[in-house]
Amino acid sequence: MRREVTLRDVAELAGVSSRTVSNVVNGYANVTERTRERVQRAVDELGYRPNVLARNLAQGRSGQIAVVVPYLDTPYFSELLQSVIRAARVSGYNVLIDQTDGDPEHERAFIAHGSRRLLFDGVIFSPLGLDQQALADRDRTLPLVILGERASDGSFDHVGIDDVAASRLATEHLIDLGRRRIAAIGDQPYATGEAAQRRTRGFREAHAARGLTPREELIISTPRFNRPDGARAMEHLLDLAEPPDAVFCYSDLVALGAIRTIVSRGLRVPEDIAVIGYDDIEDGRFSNPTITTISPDKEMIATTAVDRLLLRITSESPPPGLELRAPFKLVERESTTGRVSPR
Amino acid sequence: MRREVTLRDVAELAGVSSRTVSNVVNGYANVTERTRERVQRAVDELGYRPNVLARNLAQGRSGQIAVVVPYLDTPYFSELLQSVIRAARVSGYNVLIDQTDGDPEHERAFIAHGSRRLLFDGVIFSPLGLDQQALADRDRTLPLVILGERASDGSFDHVGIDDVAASRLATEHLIDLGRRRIAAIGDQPYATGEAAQRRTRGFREAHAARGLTPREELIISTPRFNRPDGARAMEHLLDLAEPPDAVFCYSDLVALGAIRTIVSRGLRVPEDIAVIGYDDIEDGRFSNPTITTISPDKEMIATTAVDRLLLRITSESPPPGLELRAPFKLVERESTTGRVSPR
DNA sequence: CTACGCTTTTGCAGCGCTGCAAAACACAGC
DNA sequence: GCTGTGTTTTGCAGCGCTGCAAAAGCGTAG
Repeated sequence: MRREVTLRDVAELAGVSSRTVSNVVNGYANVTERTRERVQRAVDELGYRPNVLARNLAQGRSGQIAVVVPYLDTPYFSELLQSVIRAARVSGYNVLIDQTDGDPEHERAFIAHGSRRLLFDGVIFSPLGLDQQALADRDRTLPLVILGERASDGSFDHVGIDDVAASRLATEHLIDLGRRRIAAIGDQPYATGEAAQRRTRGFREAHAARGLTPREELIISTPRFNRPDGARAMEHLLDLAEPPDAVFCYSDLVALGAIRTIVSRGLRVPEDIAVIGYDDIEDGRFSNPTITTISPDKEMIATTAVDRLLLRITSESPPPGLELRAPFKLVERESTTGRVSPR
Repeated sequence: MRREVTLRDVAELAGVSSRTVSNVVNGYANVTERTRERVQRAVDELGYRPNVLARNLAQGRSGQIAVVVPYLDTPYFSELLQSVIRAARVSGYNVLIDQTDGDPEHERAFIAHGSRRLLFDGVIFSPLGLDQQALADRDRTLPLVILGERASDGSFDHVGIDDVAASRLATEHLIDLGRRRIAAIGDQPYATGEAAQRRTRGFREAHAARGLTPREELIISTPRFNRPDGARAMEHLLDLAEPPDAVFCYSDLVALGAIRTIVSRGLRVPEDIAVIGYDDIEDGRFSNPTITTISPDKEMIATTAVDRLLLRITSESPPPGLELRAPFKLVERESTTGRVSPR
């Protein structure tokens, strides 16, 4: 394999210094048109391509951002990632992906001072079990944007929707349909993450706002927000003496699992039990029945996260850590209204 | 921000040369226990972390592999990616992800000689529209493993299941259930990729093997293998004078879309129309009904792809390009048998 | 003609590590 | 004590680029 073409080779051919070639390649301002043309010709003739590794070392940055999610195969995350990758590419950044399987140790390692530092210039992080201690111990020189779980302590940005308000909206929707025995699937009272608790709070607030009291035995905890957990929780609910007539699921996957259980027991959604989900993943638009859900603006979450992270990376003094709220809306589909709805 | 600790700093403290520190850090053999200990102590005391960028430049490799998929939010790919990331991490490689949106130009750019070369040491590529020309023009110094579409020309490895045999098995399953008007959704007769054609071939072979002739008007082409395409194709089929009594869908997503259409027209699956899918994604294990499907061994596909790629990266002379076949099996669920089946 | 300020180009050091080959050391045998 | 062999350590160059500061060029004013 013959040696790669370097800046020096181009410089020699063009009869200028290698620094000038660098200036041309990087589009710096102060280069005369004549020089630029001459260099460009040499670049083209030799087929020169900058060596990214060398540039990285010289600049002390990698041009990469890492995105860390618990599970890559969760549709919510893969849909989000898709937008993150697009947004990053627009700014010339590559995206390195890692999944933690929700393992707190792994999560902690990722933002601690680590050997992988410098491999990425910043991190967009969607933690599950990250506790305050891990956040406090983290590498503070590493630009960080957190999605979902943790409120900002001022040293990083947090992007997400207002979970309490969204959950309240979802629950009120069920109440307003006339349902009175409403279950909630997905609480995690002992988790270090906060998203589940915020949803439960919204669930309670909705009841309070309508002068109702939620039944505690209908609030079901699950380890994760996936289909099997939703299916299991629903089985438990159906085995109660007085099963619910509606369920607020903390993710669409949970809703899909719950619906599966309901249907396989010969009950109907929404006639017997209305179900509402959270996330608005594509599955819910094609399932039987289609799922009413809270739809966060994922595109905005992704672009906001990337923009803030790049700002953090490029700015001299670290900008203040912000709480950034993306909009969300309630999308009514068959699983609560029974009406066939447009996708 | 204070300067990072370098090899030289450690060397100074330990009273050895920086090269020796490097040897210790990298676990080379010929270092006496005494020296190793002394150096290790210095490393710990200073909290030294190797600078990945510098190492990359010196070694001329990045320790990263790129995985290129058409759509990240397609469950088949995200499930596969999950396994690829795990397998790569075991060998100390990071995974850079890119999605092409199926754009042939983007796909071509990725394997052509490019400025991003050196950012990754090899590529695992799942192309959609890559043609022979693009493959021929590619950067041949870039280790490459292709998933799915393209058979190997000997200069790269190809990992996948036997699509013809799998499709034949799927179709025979429908025939053996007594169905005679069997449709196929997902053909792409003019695509540059080969997967769709191979599935259609298996579909035809199954008919031939049973002494039947497939009805051409029941073989439906779709631009992609997703839910909306499946739903649309099914609408077309139901509008025919003689609709099918079974459908072989070229992906589970297509099957989900098709089932959605069937159910929303008031028909039943499988009583009126049996549906079989392809890929065995989690959605199909929780949908209503659950989906009978061809289940490729994704874990094996992922680990095989990573192993072969790393072999290609590390070996002196390029190994021969192989055709590697992963096993698959037929998983019977409700959408064809009507029986409630274990997950 | 010289001085001055501005634009363009250059030279060099150095980012922090590893490859290579030579040097130093250790030990055994004569 | 000296030689030879094998092990351990070292020094240096260099990966290919960019930051920095100095040098060169260039035009205008005095």
